[in-house]
Amino acid sequence: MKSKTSIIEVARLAGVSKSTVSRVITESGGSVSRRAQEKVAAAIKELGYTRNTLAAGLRAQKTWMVLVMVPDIANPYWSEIARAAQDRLEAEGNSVVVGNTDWVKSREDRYFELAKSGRFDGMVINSVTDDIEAINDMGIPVVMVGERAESQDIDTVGTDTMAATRMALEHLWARGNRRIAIATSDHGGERFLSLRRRAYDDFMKDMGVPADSSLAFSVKLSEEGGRELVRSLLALDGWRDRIDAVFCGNDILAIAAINALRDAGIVAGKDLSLVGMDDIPAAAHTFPALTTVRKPRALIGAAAAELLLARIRDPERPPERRLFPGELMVRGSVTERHI
Amino acid sequence: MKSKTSIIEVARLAGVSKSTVSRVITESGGSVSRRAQEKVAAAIKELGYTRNTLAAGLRAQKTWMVLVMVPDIANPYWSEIARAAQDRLEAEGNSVVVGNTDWVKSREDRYFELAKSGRFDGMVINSVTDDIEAINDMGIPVVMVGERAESQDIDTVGTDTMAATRMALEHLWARGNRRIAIATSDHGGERFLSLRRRAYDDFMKDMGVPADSSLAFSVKLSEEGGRELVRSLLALDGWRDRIDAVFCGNDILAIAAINALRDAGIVAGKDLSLVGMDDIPAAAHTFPALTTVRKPRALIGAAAAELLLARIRDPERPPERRLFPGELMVRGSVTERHI
DNA sequence: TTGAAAGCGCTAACAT
DNA sequence: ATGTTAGCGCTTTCAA
Repeated sequence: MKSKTSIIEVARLAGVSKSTVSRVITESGGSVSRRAQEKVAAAIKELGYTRNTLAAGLRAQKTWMVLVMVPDIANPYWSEIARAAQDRLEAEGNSVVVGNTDWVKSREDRYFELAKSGRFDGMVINSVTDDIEAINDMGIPVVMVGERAESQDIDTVGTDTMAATRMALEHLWARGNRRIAIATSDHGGERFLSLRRRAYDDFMKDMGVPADSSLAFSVKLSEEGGRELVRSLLALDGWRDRIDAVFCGNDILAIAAINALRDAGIVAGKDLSLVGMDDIPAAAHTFPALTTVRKPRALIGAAAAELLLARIRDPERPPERRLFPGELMVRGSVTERHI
Repeated sequence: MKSKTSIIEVARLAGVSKSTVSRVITESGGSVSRRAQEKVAAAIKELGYTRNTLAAGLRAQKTWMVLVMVPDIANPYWSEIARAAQDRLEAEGNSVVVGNTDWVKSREDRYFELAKSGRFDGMVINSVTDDIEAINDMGIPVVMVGERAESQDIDTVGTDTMAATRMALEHLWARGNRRIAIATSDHGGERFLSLRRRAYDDFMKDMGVPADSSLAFSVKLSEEGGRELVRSLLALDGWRDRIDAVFCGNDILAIAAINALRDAGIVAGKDLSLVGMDDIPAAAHTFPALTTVRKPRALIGAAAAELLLARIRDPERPPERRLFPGELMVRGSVTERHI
């Protein structure tokens, strides 16, 4: 089944030494006579030879392979980032493969081991653990996708979550929504909710709205969280007078809320304004379609690739940090209120 | 940056030969004295040594790495298959990475090259080209995910599309829908529409409904296709009397149709029944939620892994073909008609 | 321009 | 139980 043709058989058939063959198949190949070149090319073709880049890399300490490690490959957010990074990286001659950790540390460790044992020239990662030491320990160029404040010694790219949140809140406000609630998580899986919450607090203060912590719902950023939000909302005394809009920490939450509200006879975009965050594909297909803030996945992926390439080129360059603004996607879930 | 500790420095520090070190770091390691074992372990720890599995593989002709190559990583259908395969494969000690071709041949070729140059022990793939020769040429175990009739010499796993289609049609029929149309593509990107169409024709015949080709809409399996379907439908003379349900080739199409219908004042699940195929995430979030046939992605991924493992174990085993039935997801887009 | 030889880091057959 | 010696397939001095 396996063909196993090696440089040496090519050499034999071409009637040259393996060094010569090596020279012709290498980019930087030393000088080879035209004649030898041709003979080798012919032999390669006849034998259907393919260079074992692994063995080549063993010597050259190179793999021409880059790993993009994401926590959830089934989430379009991550897969699109991966794809964008891939474009850029491949253009530079690397092959890219993606690793999926499913948020579990042991899987992340597995990929880290692969890296340590020299399988990749670099990685673009979103780490489950954010164990900076483990990351540096791999000894290869790494770019992080996310928004950790801590990792100042590692190249980072991400969305400016606070700005994105503010963007959503401003939209709500501009449409006349004044009694704005927030639903987000403040612990667990999602690391940056505190940023969302902070942006919310800042915004309300800037608008001169007195703080009202009963308008800050703490729920999981999941479908269940969306249903829970609606339950809590309905249970709130006189909520109709106190809330006319809610900023949801992400789209999953927001979409589940839209549906739960409908079940309760409340229609989003009419009785209550809702905005989400992320712009997942389903956001465009709900009814009403969800107004949300899109994270610039393509930009993020491309920038990550860019930084990685730069670091591979020069391991000593100072770490860089690139945050991109979100993009408001205006759809149908925000009410226009005339005040 | 890179630590570059090799077996030889470990040996030196431990005061043993490198073979001994090799023995302790290998699974199948030969016999090593307790004392040597300890000394080596200590040295490894002190040096922070990590085994270069690449070099190890060079000798063992093994990489312990498997590639899952999919055409669109951002499509949950593929990413979930990949993830399911990953579970099974990792349990067997392999690392899995996923390759994304984005339906472009040159990317597929790139992965094929990697495979040829010995980077993976096997692959689970959905090929863009289905170039059987190129696939065999890689000389490593491959399992195809899809439903090609041709590739009988390669292990294959997929969904039984005809059975799945029939399942949807039977559901429509059972709910009293008698005038059933079909919207699917009959050329281009999607290869198996003919199976859907064939299943449709068979079913109608079995039910004793005379064939009516004007009820077979040929559109792309895309959002645009969904809008086009609705345009064609509305343009059809007296369509309300001739059609009470439409089977859509996939969910994207069906969801776009639901929305286009609503724009025309027609509500799916009431005025017209609609079923989709695939069960993409958005299908559960539309209004009405889409009744559709779910492809058993987890089963497919796991089965693919299983077959691959089996073939790696025994390259000579006869090729196997596993097709799984779909699962009907009853939601709100099919009308109950009393007849 | 070309070949011989020495590795890259590791494993495995063969001695001891 | 352990060391010695050959490689795995390729690149890269070093001579010629």
